[in-house]
Amino acid sequence: MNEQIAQFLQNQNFEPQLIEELKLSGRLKKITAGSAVIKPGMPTSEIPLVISGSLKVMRQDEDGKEIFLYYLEGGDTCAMSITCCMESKKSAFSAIAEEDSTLWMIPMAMLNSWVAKYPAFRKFVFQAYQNRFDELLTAIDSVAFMKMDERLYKYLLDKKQASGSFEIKKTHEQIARELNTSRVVISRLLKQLENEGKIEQHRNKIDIL
Amino acid sequence: MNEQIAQFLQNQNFEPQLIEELKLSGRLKKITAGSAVIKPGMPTSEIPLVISGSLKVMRQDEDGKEIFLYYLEGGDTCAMSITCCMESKKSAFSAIAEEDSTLWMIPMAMLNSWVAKYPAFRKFVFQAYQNRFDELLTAIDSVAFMKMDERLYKYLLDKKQASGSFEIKKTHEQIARELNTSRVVISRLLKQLENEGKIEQHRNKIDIL
DNA sequence: CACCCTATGTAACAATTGTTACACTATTGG
DNA sequence: CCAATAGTGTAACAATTGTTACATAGGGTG
Repeated sequence: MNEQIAQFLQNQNFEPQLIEELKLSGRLKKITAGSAVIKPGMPTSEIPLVISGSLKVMRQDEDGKEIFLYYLEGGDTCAMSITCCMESKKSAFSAIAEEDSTLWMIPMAMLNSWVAKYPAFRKFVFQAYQNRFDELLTAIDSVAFMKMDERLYKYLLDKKQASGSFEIKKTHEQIARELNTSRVVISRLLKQLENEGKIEQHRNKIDIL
Repeated sequence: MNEQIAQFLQNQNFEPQLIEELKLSGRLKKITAGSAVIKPGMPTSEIPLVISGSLKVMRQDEDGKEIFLYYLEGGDTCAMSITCCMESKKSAFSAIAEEDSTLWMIPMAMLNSWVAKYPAFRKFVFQAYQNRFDELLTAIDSVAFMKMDERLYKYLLDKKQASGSFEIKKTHEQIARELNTSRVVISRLLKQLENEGKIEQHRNKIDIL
């Protein structure tokens, strides 16, 4: 049992007894940047609670195409895992650590009773749904209403926001994958953004100005 | 208090006491095809439970562009209303009756306690979230991964499914609005689908073959 | 240093989608 | 019946996005 976790749970306004239960039945999971917490088709019986770091949530279709949905950061939890677990359906999305992250995995089996028993936990779960819903809608806005150059710029700004850094360490190829387009298109539009003075490019790295 | 409602509540596997509460604190709302149950920016303190008919849920952006998300049909409820109400935020989506529909409006205020008190209601709410989440993801798949001709055909099939009819009574203009494109594009692609023998066109009406 | 692999730049072209303009037809209301 | 309006068909063109192909540059390794 980690001090960081204990501290984290204190900060969530959870009932003391709930905190005890969370401590007892959860387990720590450290995950290194780039590896997956949830993979498509991988059934899971635990719900990840993000203590530190961040997870990148992506949707994928049958033929391997994928698209970035949103980031989960400290204090977030994965609403899709919840619904997924409840139906024990296979997930059509993945959650990948963007940076080294610490998770507190809580068993799905407890969820139902905690929601009934602890108002603070109920609030937490509903809040999570609300946030994820909003983020999904924002993702829809991007693909439905915006052109690729706007989507790209928004993507960069989101990434800056999530990482708290002006430097984005990704290749054009990686960005293209997350926006479901091709590398050439991204290179073209990044060059355009650079000409507009919005970014500065380096190898494997983009600076947001 | 309507016989249809009573019947409906019986069929949901709700606890008898919950059914009583739902009957007592809800109210009937009949709505004619084309009118809105929820409009963007309209705050609401009630959650609609669809008894019969169907609601079309659309997302809109700031400059009036919009896109179809999914249908709510008998037995469904609007998860976005729930989260929306809980945060008493303005809704960035609308729900419009596709056909004459009957709703049972339940006060948001009761939700929290019912979720705590009635396992069946808890299940119902989580199930609603799960379904809406899935539908949002499906909507994302459409706009993110499919070309307009596929999206259009999928749209027609969804509509057929939701209405239970092979006839779709919509103009090209209306369809264009729901897919966030232009009338000319829809006319072009519908003609294409007709040539492929997938549909048959008439004025104000399309037959799915 | 030579070699290799990855990342980026760029041109040329194709496919898709969006826009404008106008013709024609069906329906409606006087 | 006539005029007005709404719905559809179609062509021509523009803008955006996708694809292919190849050049160049940076960084690491033997």
